[in-house]
Amino acid sequence: MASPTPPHCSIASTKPYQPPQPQRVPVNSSSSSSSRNAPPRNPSLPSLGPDFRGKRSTRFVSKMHFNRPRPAVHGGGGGGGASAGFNRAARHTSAAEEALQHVIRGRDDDEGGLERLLSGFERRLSGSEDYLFILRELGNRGELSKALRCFEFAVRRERGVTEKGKLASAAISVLGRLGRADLARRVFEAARTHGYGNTVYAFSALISAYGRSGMSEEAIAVFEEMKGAARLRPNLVTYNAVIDACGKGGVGFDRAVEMFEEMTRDGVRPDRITFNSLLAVCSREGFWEDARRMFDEMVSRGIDRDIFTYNTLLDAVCKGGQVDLALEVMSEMSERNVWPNVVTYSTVIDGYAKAGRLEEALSLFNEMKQLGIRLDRVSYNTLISIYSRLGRFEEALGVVSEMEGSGIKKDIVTYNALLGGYGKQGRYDAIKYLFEDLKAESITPNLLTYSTLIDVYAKGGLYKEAMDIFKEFKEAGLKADVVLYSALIDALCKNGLVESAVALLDEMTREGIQPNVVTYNTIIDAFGKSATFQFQTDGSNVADGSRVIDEVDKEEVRDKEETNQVMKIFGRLVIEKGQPSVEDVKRQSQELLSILGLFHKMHELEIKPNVVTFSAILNACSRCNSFEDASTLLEELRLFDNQVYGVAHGLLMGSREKTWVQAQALFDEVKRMDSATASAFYNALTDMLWHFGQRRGAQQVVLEGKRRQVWENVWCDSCLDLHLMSSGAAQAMVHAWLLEIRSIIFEGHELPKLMSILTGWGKHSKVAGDSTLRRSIAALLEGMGAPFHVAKFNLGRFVSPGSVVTAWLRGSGTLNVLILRDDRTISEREFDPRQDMCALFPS
DNA sequence: GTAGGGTTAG
Repeated sequence: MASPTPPHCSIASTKPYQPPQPQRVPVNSSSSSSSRNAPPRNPSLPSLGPDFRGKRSTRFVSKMHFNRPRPAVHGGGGGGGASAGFNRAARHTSAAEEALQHVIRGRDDDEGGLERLLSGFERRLSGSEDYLFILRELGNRGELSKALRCFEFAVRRERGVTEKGKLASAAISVLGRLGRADLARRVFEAARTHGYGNTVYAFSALISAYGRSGMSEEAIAVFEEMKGAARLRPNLVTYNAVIDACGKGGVGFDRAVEMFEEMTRDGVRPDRITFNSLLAVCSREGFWEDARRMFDEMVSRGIDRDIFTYNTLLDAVCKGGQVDLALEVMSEMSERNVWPNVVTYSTVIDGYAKAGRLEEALSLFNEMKQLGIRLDRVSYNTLISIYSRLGRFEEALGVVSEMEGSGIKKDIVTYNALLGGYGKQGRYDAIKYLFEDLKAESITPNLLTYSTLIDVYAKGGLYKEAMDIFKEFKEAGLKADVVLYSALIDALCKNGLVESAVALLDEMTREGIQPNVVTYNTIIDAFGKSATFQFQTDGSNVADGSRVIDEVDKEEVRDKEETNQVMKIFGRLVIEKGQPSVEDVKRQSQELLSILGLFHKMHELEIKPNVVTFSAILNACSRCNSFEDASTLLEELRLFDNQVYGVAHGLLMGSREKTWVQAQALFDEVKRMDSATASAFYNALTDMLWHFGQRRGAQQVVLEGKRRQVWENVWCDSCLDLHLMSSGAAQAMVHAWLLEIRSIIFEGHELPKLMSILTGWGKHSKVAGDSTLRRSIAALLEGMGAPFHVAKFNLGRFVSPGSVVTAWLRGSGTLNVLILRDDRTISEREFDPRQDMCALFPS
């Protein structure tokens, strides 16, 4: 039975389960007078649709820049000229700077030391400005406990309520910057109890503190409390803080816009920082077009754009995958005398790196160096990460030395980048060394370190190691997040334990950790892969395995239930590694039910699918044993996205002519993706068609992909490079290439001496060394009687002399072998895409 | 009260 067709049928339209979205751009929303220069409003702003426009990153508070020194507000150095008295710009005395130096040198654990020190300076220090200076500087240096003690000392000796209030706001702000919203709250409460905390400043500082910790709900609650119980009127800074908090906490664009509208109603005029924060919200959500409109709105309102504006806009543009546009923005800012700085460059460089354009990223580094912009901690780490990802470890380590030479010590980000790089290359020796080294340097591994290691070990099949790391992670008292769980789930999936993966998904949900689209995509993509492995419920015949089980049992007594679940599942994985399966078919139908349940959960939780979801569903179809199962999965695809469904279903049913217009529109959308994402989609679609006998259709898709440069440099007269293609895509491509070569011959040209077909040997495969592609191409060539054979010393290369290929292609039966046909073709007039396909295809 | 880096799916 066909379910009702949703009203919207284009890929850019709102998906069935999505609530209608309110207006997305705050401009023009309340009055028309302010919009005289505003760009014409586009009534069809891009929806928040899941598909190709939605952000691909799932991070909200991806980064918390705690402990980062704020830019100096007072000019010149802080060198306390002994006779200077007041530092005019800074409003603090030189005595304060002297005291600060002493406090910094003092030991952290010296009970009462700081208080004695400040007492000694007390007569020379001049009022709260000096204490504020010391407090803020301690904050800038990350001296949390000293800052707190300084605050307590100062607030005790201060008598004026206003002065005490200033100190409290500063302390709240400092604690917020250090990522301690909890302590900020305590200072805030104490200040209110003692009658000096009921100020707009204290409230604004606390809102900001929550914002920095990504706790936007708390920030909003404080904002409401301020207006309500505290009867205070938010000012510009308050509104800016709460808008910024909305963005940092990931409550989303709409909430930030609501705050903006409230601000306007309240008669508070937004300023540059308001817009900068709104831009940051766009950037985090990947709404680069909205960011651009916001930027234009600043222009029309006559609000200056500063380096923050440009850098945030650049970040939005890069996160939206428009790196080429980023370069335009960079030259525009220079024209307006806003000079790119180290943040500008690292933003754009990272954009290029994320788009896979690593060489261009590296050349931007050179440009930056030539401009005399010094690298800082972030840009060094970005550079190290790029070299690591490229596997260019010598250069990566060279940059590490350069960084240390310039006085910046390796931090956990440096190590994580290196661990990830070595991990991708399977360099477990280096990983082990690095992990010991970072501890020897007294650097504490964090959640990202553990996630990386677990992922690396699990992908490499080193389950014992993965388990040990997980144990250490639990012992460190860290809380798992969606990424770590997704890595664990992926490990299970990659080993065919889809049911266990689903169990772990439930487990994480019970733990209060929300799965995201990546988690779901992981499992969907694994559908049907379990055929290669099997559970062995009785592990007693595996000596090493029973030891692991014992360990797991001991854990059971003393550790939490959650840990146990994970350890149990992984314990089994250690034992069962690589047991071949017997009951594929039965398992698959069970799995199908699990996956269907998964789709329903996705709808329930309103998790937006993206293009990877679509590829995963298509890949799952390719692994279906029956056409019915595939059609069930495609039905789920239809509920997600009618356009993708329309194309996949149309081509599958053999309606090439009618479907092709729609397909072109779809491919235009896919073209906006980075090359890896785009090629994965083409690969998935082609594989599905190939698998179900639509070989001419598969070839049409593959040739379209080639035309659109989805796979770089696929073929020339002497060589066909298939190494980025899936098995179905590659096979369709072989046929197309040979036909092309054949026409060259029949035009009377001679072939090159040696003809090659490259498949690679599995280097690009997720499972190192897995050469499914090579095997399927070998079988294809043999099946069609093509004279290619495996090259000496290179397993991933098939070769044949040009003359031999010529002779074969001239053979009478060859053309017939080369031409592909579809199993199903439909008279285009009969074809109704909405009709249930099972009715059209009796199995 | 505002900007950039490290982890998960293909």
